[in-house]
Amino acid sequence: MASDQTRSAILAAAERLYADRGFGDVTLRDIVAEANVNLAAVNYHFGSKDELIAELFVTRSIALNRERLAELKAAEEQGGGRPPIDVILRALVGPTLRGCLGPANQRSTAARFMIRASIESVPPIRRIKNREIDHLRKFAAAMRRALPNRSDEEIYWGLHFALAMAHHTIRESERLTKLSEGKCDLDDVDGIIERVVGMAVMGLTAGKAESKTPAKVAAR
Amino acid sequence: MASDQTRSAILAAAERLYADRGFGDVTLRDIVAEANVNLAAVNYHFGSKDELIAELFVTRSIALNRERLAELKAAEEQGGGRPPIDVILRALVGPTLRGCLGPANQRSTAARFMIRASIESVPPIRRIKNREIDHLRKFAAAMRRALPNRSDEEIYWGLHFALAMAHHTIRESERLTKLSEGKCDLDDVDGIIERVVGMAVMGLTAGKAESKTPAKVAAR
DNA sequence: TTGCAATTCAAACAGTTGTATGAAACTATC
DNA sequence: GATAGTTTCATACAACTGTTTGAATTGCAA
Repeated sequence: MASDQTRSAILAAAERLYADRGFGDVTLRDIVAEANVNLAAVNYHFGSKDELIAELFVTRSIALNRERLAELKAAEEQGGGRPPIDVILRALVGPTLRGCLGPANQRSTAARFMIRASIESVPPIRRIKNREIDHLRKFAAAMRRALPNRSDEEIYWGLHFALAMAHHTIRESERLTKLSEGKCDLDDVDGIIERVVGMAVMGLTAGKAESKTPAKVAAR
Repeated sequence: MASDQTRSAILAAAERLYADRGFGDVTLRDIVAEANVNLAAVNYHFGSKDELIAELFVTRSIALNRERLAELKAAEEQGGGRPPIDVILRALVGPTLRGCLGPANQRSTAARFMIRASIESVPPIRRIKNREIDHLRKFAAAMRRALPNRSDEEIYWGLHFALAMAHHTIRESERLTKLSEGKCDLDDVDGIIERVVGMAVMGLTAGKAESKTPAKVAAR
């Protein structure tokens, strides 16, 4: 056990490098150089490169799910167990968007790492990823309670599209800035969240007026 | 020059393998085995692995852009130069969705390769990708003409979200099927296209009724 | 201090990668 | 049918990968 210093230095360096450059071209030698530890330390502390990645992903995955669920639970408690749809969706996409966008200096390495993991499907992560399904189902259930008149199919498409807009905005933020010549403000995270949530709510509630809190149209 | 047989065998094999397994873990030896040619043939005909990938991407990129623009032009000619917004968006996302979804046996290798290229950002492709911006600008211009009352910012966000939903649906189609326990029919490509287009149009036209063809709400 | 386990380290290992080489086989022209 | 140019082939190469090894060092208990 001892200090754990080396161990966590490796974890931090690996997460930073993976978040920045992707899994494809980050070698163990890159990681140990960044962490200022010996090459063999990785295999000593983690067994293998894959197990290092897996531990990183499991840790962050649990943390993200916890963050999302905490936001959902908080809303359920103060909303009498049935929070409106926009609050649910905000709990789903908010944590990731806040972690990955906004001023460059305060973006979270953890969130950026998770986005990498959701893009580059490397074997050790692929094996774990199935748990995410169960996590998403909890949000689908909450959405169903908020929109009892919608079919399951509509619920799932709404959930899917909300994640689509959030993730794509993170992945292609640079391109969107370039394309729009800066007219789309990628630093206004809250604005983006409202935009994504508003859009998803609109799709989910179109044609029916069932929610007490109607879709917030076109954020900001 | 001669037969070009080897050359195109390599291109076809490489495209198929990259589309299936991504750039990360496809080696030159995998490619030449699939193509039944000698290892040295790749460097002889293309110079390097990167140049092979680049040629593949340039070819397919041009083809996809041509397909999209052809659909747009066709609509412009029969629509008097100003086609409605949903037709424009259909021309943008239709080709890729049709190529990547639907019955597994008739998916296009080319389209799946392009999705891979849009996900895994490998150096030779990254260098070329800037051209895509110019291509997307043409669609932004058409959208502006269809929705003259919308700000540029709204136009770009609409374009961005349309691509987000299309690409994410392709990338995560398996997860969506699993999550929804088959309730979301990923084989109904036209239905999906209408869903994506309908959603984007809704976001773009919310609050204002300016288009002759209002958003088709909730596809199918 | 002595002893023992945990940790670090430099070095080497075996495997795989993209690329280069030079001879062999082919193709077409004269 | 000899010749010149193109294409194929087996093989080798150098660089890089993750992993292992065994000795050195450290930290701590007796």
